[in-house]
Amino acid sequence: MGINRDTPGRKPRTRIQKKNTEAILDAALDVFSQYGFRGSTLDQIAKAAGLSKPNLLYYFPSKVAIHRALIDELMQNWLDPLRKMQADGEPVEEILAYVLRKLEMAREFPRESRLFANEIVQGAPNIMDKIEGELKTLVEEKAAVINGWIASGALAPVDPYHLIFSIWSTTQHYADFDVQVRGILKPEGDAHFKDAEAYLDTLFRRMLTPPAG
Amino acid sequence: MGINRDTPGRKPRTRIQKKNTEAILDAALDVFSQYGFRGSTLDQIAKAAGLSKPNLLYYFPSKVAIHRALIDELMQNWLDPLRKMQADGEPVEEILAYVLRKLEMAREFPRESRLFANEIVQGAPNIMDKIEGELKTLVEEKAAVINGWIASGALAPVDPYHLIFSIWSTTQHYADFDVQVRGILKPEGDAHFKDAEAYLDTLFRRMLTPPAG
DNA sequence: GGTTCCCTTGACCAAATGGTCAAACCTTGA
DNA sequence: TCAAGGTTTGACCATTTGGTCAAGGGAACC
Repeated sequence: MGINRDTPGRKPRTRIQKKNTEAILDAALDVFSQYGFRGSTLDQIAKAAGLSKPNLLYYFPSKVAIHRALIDELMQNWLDPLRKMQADGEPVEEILAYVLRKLEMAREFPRESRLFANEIVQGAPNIMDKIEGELKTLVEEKAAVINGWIASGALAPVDPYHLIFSIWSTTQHYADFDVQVRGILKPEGDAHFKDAEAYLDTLFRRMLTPPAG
Repeated sequence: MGINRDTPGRKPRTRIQKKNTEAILDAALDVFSQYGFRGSTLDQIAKAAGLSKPNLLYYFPSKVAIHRALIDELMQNWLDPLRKMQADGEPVEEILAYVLRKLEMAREFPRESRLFANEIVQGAPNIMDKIEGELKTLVEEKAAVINGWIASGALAPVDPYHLIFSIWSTTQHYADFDVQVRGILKPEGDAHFKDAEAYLDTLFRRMLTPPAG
């Protein structure tokens, strides 16, 4: 018998495995993003995925394994918008494009944003290493780019770190605090995102456009 | 015997009751703000309060009662900074003072901010009524004030709702996403709040100051 | 000093939870 | 068609959890 090496690993091998792991991860995203890790149960996830609990545990060895798989997957894509901010573009437009990409992600992937928010608010027990590693490195790199732009006079002087924080917070707010936003604005569908886009464009354009001259 | 009417109510009557209800609420704030409602246990709270679990339940009838007491208490104070924004002040300075007050609250009361954030991210199951009531009313009132300022030319044109959202998100970010901010900046204590203050002052001043003339 | 509340706790309970396991059920390729 | 491996599940388990209860320990007022 020994250690069960037949347990499916990260990469699905059969069609059924692919279908079910996807269903599980999608269901888990629903549940974890709404209740946080400790507030979620395997039964909830199993039910949402249309599987029995032992069946869940056939595909993932434990609750934390499901969570980790989600977080890992998320981290892959979460930083892409920032990575795309290139030093060789027009500074103000590069940053504004980043803002819009983030806002778009908040609209398209609110569950992912909330999964992340839940994790951070609760002290980031599972991703502290990624924050102090990957994320920190990327932010430092882009902060240097921004400082370069400022030095060249193409951007008004700003603290690049707090600029990035304010971009994250203002855009993710529309996903993480969605119920509050909707409770106040009572929008039809995502109608309010157009206004948010216009507002954030103005906010950061005024902040970043260097004095004429 | 009948229904136990001797159970302490909201208002502590004796010195011991006052001391213990306060200890419980403080401990519960610690725990709930870190793990969310469903992720927190009575044992954790009891231990943090230095009481036994049955003793906890002598002062509060249930877990939800503790949570509700905290949320109610929080809601009392949370909206104060916005209430203090007065129509008869100098517009830009009134709003900037509001921003600073919110930032100060994020620094002084991060647990309260995270308690709130946890609740909202998870769909605000217990405070939806307050959001659509008290909060919505207050925001609409202040939005009208801001629109008045804009009409008078003392403020650059902005969507007042999204302005308020951006103030909430940028300031609360320093409490709710504290571990991320610290993971990236590695500040000593609260040193980074000075920079945040300067950044946000600039951000909103540029946004709100009307074109010269 | 005694009585009357107030306060505290050990022992207990039912339900929920993460996880296991052996047996049965399917697919698939030869 | 049949074997071999992949898939599914009912039954089960130990632990945790929110909550109860009766009994004992204190403070305070008479």
